[in-house]
Amino acid sequence: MNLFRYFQDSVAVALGELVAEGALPAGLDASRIAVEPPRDPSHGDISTNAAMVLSKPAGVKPRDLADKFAVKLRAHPEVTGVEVAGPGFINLRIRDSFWQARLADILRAGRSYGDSTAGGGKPVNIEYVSANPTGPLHVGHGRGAVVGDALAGLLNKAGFKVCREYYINDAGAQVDVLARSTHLRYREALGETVGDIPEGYYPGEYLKDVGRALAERDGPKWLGTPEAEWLATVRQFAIDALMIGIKEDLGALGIRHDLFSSERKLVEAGAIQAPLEALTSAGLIYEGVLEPPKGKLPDDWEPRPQTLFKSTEFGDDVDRPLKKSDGAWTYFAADIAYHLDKYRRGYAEMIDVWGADHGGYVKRMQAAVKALTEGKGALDVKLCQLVNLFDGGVPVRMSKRAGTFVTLRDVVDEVGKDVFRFMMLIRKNDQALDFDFAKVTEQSKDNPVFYVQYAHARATSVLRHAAEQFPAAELTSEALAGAVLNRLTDPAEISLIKILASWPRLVESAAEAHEPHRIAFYLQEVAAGFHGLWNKGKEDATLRFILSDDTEMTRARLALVQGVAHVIASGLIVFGVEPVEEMR
RNA sequence: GUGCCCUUAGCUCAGUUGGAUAGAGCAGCCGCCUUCUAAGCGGCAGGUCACUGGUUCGAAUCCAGUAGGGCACGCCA
Repeated sequence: MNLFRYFQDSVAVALGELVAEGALPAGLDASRIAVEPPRDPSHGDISTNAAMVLSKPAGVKPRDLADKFAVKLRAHPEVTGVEVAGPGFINLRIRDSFWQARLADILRAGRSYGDSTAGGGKPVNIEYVSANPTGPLHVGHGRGAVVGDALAGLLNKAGFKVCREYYINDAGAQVDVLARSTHLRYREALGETVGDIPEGYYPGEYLKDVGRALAERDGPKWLGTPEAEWLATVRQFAIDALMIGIKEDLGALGIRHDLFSSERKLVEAGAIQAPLEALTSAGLIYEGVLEPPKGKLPDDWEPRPQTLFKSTEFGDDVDRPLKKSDGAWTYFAADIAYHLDKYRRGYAEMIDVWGADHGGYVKRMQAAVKALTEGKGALDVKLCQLVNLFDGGVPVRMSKRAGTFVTLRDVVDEVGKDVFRFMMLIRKNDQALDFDFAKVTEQSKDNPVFYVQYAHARATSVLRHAAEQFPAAELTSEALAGAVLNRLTDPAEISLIKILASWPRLVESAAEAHEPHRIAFYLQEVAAGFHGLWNKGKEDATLRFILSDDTEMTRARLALVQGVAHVIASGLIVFGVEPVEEMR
């Protein structure tokens, strides 16, 4: 239950009554009415701008209108107080029993609390990672992987039907380079001395294994033969081998895509033709010559006629080429076909997670999606900024050449998948992120992963202790839902329940905004509320969760503790992070 | 030169899609452990939301411009 929706309905009912009574004209636009928590909790539990939004079209002063609403809302059974404040805000105070009932909701729902039907089962495609199969994943890929995966988890919780997809760029020049580099290592594996890896080849050590595996499978078959004979075979062999490695790296992070789509297969199946024809008949493709780029001119720039897509008609800055000068399709052309393919598979809503260095590519891709789907398809692109690695405050310098390149796997093996995942979600995706090996493994409040995990562990620990002390009491989540929850009256207890009860709304708004990081901040808020409450028991023994002489109160408090554990677990699960029961 | 992103407390960052007196954490200062895990908690102090205009009941948020930082800029992906 999103309780703000619940009260939004109450406001709508009040509006209807006022209209029926002739106090307000009919046909007012209610869409801008917001029902939300006030920024300042001292203003109440629920706040609405209804009077201010309706004031002008209704021709009534906002404060006067608010007073009319206040009369109606005061009659609401859950409302204990209504105040009109400031320019015309209507603030509601909700009775404790309402919040206590929400805690019971949480206990009955367990970790699925916050599951929403807001998405209505609508299919959403999230394409993330999609790293070129030319080497192991690095930390930047890891951020995109986690952001994409958490977003998928979030949308899934919000009621969308999510497809997690990986686009394999296995066509194009870079995989030919991969094939040649692998062939070199293959020759090396068969006893040749290759010396330094020449320019234009991938130097990575990881290709030695691939070359050796190829030598084991095919023997000397590809020695001394012209490139044209072995290129395709070696290429596919290397791509397959590297994709296995990439999937292992992702697996270590707990990420499994539903679908891997191959660019090469798409191109070979002739999928590029259809969208191009559609664009051509729409008059969006032409042969033309682009203006030279302003500013620094590339050395070899010369005007050339090209096949161009009129992306400027859809908000792009310049039209974009679809064919290279040798007649081959550009990556963009294949990507157009790929996005149309996703759309045809039923995904009108698409999300791509890219590195920030692809920022210049967003507009043209969105232009293409708009053009090909007649505006019915929507593409959102989440750009992930850099991850800066530190160790104890000292930047970790990375150089492929010096062999100090840090792979995603290195980091995950060092700090664990849960720490890595949480840390990747602690910043907005378009914000650069510092990752300090020393800090993220530290067990202190400075470390948000620890802080949140500890709250969950502490909650489950309290429940364990209680089970020992009250062997006869029914302490399952379902049983605690039936505890005498109106004994929870301490302001700190009620305020913690209010935080927990805002989880469904947070899920919906974070999902709508495609912003999983909001969950990280929310979980820290829950953890802080819980740690604070726990500590009150230190100062005032009557506020402890476990009171050996009062089973009824203990059960009510344990209900709250269990609720905290459920909500934290629910959030961590969206992130793909395991809620721990004990800190080790 | 153009486009996109960013600029909020000493530092790192949130800011619920335009709401009320702009919030956390760290660092600083002051307190709190014979106790359910102190691996923690409470309090104080800290602000020209880069700057200038505009839009309106109301702007950190939207628009225009200025300054600074990052990324990208035909046949790479």
